[in-house]
Amino acid sequence: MKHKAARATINDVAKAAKTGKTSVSRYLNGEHHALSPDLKQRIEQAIAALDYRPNQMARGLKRGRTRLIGLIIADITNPYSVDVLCGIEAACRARGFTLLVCNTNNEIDQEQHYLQLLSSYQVEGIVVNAVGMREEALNRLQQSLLPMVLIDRKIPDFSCDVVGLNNVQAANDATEHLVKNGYRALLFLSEPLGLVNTRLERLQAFRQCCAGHTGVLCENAEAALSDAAAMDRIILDFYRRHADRPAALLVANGALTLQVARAMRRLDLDWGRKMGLLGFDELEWAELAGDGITTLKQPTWQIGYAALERVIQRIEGEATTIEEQTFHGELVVRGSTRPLA
Amino acid sequence: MKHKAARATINDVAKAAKTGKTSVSRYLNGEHHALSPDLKQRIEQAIAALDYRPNQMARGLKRGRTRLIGLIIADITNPYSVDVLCGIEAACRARGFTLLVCNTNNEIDQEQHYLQLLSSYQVEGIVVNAVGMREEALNRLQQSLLPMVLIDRKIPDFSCDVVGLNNVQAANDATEHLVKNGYRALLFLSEPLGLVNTRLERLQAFRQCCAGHTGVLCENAEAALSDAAAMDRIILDFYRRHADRPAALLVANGALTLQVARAMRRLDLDWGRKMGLLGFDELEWAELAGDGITTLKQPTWQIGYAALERVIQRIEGEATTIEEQTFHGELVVRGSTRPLA
DNA sequence: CTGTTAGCGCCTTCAG
DNA sequence: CTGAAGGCGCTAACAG
Repeated sequence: MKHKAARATINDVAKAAKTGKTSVSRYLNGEHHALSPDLKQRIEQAIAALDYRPNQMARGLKRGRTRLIGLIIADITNPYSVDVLCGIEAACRARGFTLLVCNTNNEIDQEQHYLQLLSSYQVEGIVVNAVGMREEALNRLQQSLLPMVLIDRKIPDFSCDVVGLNNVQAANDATEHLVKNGYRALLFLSEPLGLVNTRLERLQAFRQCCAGHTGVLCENAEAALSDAAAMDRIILDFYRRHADRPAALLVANGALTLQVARAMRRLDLDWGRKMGLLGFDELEWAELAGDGITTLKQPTWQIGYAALERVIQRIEGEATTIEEQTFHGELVVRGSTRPLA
Repeated sequence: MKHKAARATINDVAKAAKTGKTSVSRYLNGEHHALSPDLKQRIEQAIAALDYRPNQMARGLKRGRTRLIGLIIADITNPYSVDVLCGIEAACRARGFTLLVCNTNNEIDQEQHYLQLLSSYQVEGIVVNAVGMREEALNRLQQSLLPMVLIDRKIPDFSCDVVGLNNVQAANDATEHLVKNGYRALLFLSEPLGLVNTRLERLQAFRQCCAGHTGVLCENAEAALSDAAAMDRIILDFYRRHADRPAALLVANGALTLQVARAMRRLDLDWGRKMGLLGFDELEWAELAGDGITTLKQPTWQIGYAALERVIQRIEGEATTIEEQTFHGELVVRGSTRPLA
């Protein structure tokens, strides 16, 4: 049996209420002041009786506004992205929008595909959660004429609103913490820097902070998430070269922290005992790994919420200038950066 | 400046190609056999020049099929759910559907709301990922007349296709593993059983398996995710009462395993050393916590994929009988259930 | 206060 | 092979 469903239309309701569809439409749109109590009553009943619900497609077609917002996520597997999503969703709910979520799975072509898809569904705006996104993919976004807000990362040569972390403050706090607790050799570990502004900003703040302290050695290295061998090499090498002083790792994001922790496991370099470890992004399991891993927690939910509000501003035409909005991160101290003697 | 966008319509294309919109429509729908090469060429160019893309709203309105599928998730924060989502998404892509994701955040009212929303957007089918969903919420689903498939959990007194884990096999494998490795007092720990079939089935298989072994003590307990104090009490009590023999915990799902691990931390009951621990659902950090946590991994992606295929069958009218489709789980052995002397 | 009418962008007969 | 006309469900003038 095929599902025919044959849902009731505004016409059915009008007929059942013995009136025209205009009045029904008025009722639906809250123009109650223009309806007699009697008519209102009849319409109400008809709607209930037929279990009628307006067809949003038709509505959107007519009004030219769908109240749909698209979200493009590079990797929905990333807890950071999920938290952001929750914030966006809450904002959508509060503002009467519906969210269309698209996960590109970090496949470059998917993004283009989804962009077209979203626009063909007449979304009114788009949020791009660029965390984990490849650069090539990001660059293709520029074509879109829709109101758009980026999360976390900027696109070189493309002005667009961005909502993200205050990288300078965050990297500074993290570095200061390590120095304060006695670490004297620091390695900033990130995925390949490329032109990714978040990585660059964090690295620069890290260096600047180091420069302010004498006797602290600073280095940085790049490692791909999937290259376990390289990771082992980098970490072990760093550890050996600084056997004479307390060494610590500052890892640029949560996904990488997971891999780094695995590597340290393999190398038998217990965090907090043989080497310090501090990672950007909070991890739900942070307290369970060894004596805990110190993290720099981002206000992810707020970031998502703010991003959506910004898109809406653009949709409403209230946003005139391109803006970058940043939030403060918070250090969550655990065993992996315990103070040294 | 308001975004007007004023996207090109089929009319614009027709005009630009010096033809009627019928031909353009034909072109769009792949009826190439009915178009002269010359006309085809012109249309192609016009489309490219105007960057035209058909309005899916209008299309859906006309044809009565939107190629939209709704997904209702109770808690998108749950990694299990995210993996399932990925499977569903892949299937959507493969079959030409678009996914509308709704996260109810485990708020009971949200579900009703989203159900209405989805149906007003004329989705052709719905997948409900019931993992973590409250019972009250599930029961309200029954009203929907749309093709619907449940994931993980059945609804009492409501026949509906279900895709999930083979709970009996899984619970059996897990229990056998614990017994084989020398544990002689087992506690099956779940959230309140209620009428949740997954919990009940797992528990029953656990008991049955225990019954097949002499000298193995079996118990079960229920604990809410958020009640840390109760959790501590239950675990500590169990541990003390069986100080004389190797004891182990079998935890019914991943979210609970996280809380249990925290509790064991608090109580200083190292898993794998003082007490065994085995949890349903794979965890990305499982190997990093202590000497690792043994898990029973579900083929989540496949479950999602299969669920979507089933919805499509229903949409196409190919599904006649109500069916339950189950997948096998796989034991991933780690340090928390190490063999005892 | 209420109903009639004309499309929104597209697909689908039905005639050329 | 091609185009004109009608209508999907709804809203927004415009008349009563």
